[in-house]
Amino acid sequence: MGRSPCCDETGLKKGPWTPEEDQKLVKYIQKHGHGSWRALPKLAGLNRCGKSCRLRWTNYLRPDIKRGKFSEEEEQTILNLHSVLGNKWSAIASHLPGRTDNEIKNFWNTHLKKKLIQMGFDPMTHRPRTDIFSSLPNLIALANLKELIDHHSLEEHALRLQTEAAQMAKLQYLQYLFPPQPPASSNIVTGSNQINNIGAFSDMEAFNLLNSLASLKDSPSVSSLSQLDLSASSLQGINDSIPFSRLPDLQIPCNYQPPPTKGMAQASEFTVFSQGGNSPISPFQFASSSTPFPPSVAPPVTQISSMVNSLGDASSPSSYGEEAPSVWHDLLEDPMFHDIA
DNA sequence: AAGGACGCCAACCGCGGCGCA
DNA sequence: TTGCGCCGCGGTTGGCGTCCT
Repeated sequence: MGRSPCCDETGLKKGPWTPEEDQKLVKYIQKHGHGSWRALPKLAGLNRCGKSCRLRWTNYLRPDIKRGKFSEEEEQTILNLHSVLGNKWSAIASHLPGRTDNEIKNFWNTHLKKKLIQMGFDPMTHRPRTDIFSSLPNLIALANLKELIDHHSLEEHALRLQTEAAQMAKLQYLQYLFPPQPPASSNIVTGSNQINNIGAFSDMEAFNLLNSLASLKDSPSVSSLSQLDLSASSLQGINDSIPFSRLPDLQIPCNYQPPPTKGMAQASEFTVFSQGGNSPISPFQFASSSTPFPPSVAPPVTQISSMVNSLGDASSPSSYGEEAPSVWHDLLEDPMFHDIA
C-alpha cells in the first residue's frame, strides 16, 4: 500500500553524488528547508528522486553530522543499545548525536558484529553462542581438568578449588544453554526472535533438568556424568541464576590452550557486566539496574573472563538462526557428549 | 608489479507506518 | 472504512580502496 513510485521514474540519475549536486542540495535546503522531499529535486534543479536527496542529506550533507572513527564510548553505547533495541538503527542513532543510522548500521555490520562473533557471542542475542560446537573448547577444557585431577597429586585445597571451578563451569554452561525466561511484564523491545526463543527454558525447568541429571548420575549407563557433582548446594547455584560476574573467577586448566583467535586479543576491549539474576539481555548491559538508561557515558572497561573467551571459536559456525537443544535427552544420549564428559 | 581477495561504506531498494481525503 | 501519497526504516548492493599472494 502506498508505495512511492518516485524511483521507478526513468531518466533520474542514480549512483554517487557529484560535488555540484551536493552544492545544489545544500544551498536549497539551507534556504528553504527540505519541505516535501518529493518536490525538492525539481525545485532544487536536481535530476534525482526525492528519496535519493533525503538520503544524501541525512547521511552525508547534514551540517551536524559527526564523521570519523567511533570512539570507545560510542562503541559501548551501540553495544548496549543494540542488546536492548536490536536492529533499530534509527533508535540507536537517536542516542548518538551526530551519527546516522546508516553509519551505525555499517559500523555494526563491519566491526561490532564480527567482534562479538569472535568473542563467542551471538550478535543478535548478545549471549554466548549456544551451539555445541562453539562450546567444545570449554568442554574439552573441563575434560582436561578431570585428567589433571586424576593423574596428578595435588594439594587437597587446590584440588577442591579446581573441582568447584569445574562444577561452576558446567552449571554456567547449562545456564547459557537455557537462560531464564524474561518476565512476562518485560517491556524490553527486542529486534530478534532469537531472544525470545532462547529464553524458552525457565529457571525451574533448568532446575528440574538438573535434578533429573542428578538421578541419572548414578546410572551405569551414564557413569561419565558422575563427574558432575550435582549436590543440593551446587544445584542451588543454578536456581539462583548464576550471573556472568562469577565467570572471571573461573580458571582454565593449565594445560588448556584456547584457540588463537583475534577475538582473544580484542576481548579486553569489551566490558562484561553482571547479568543479575534474571536479566534476559546482554552481558554488555550495565551492572547496576539503577544505572539510568540510555547511558550517557560508558562504564569502565574491565577484562572479559577467560571462561567467556573460551566459549566460542571464531572459526566455528554461528548459532545465529539456530536453537538451543530442545530436548536434553538428545544431548545426553549423544555419543559426543559422553566422549567429552 | 600484477591481480585476486577482502573490507568498508555510500547509496539503492522495497516494505511498512502514518496522515489525509 | 478505504485508498492514496509520502516518509522513514532496515536490508542489501556495488564500487572503490587496501591488503595479500
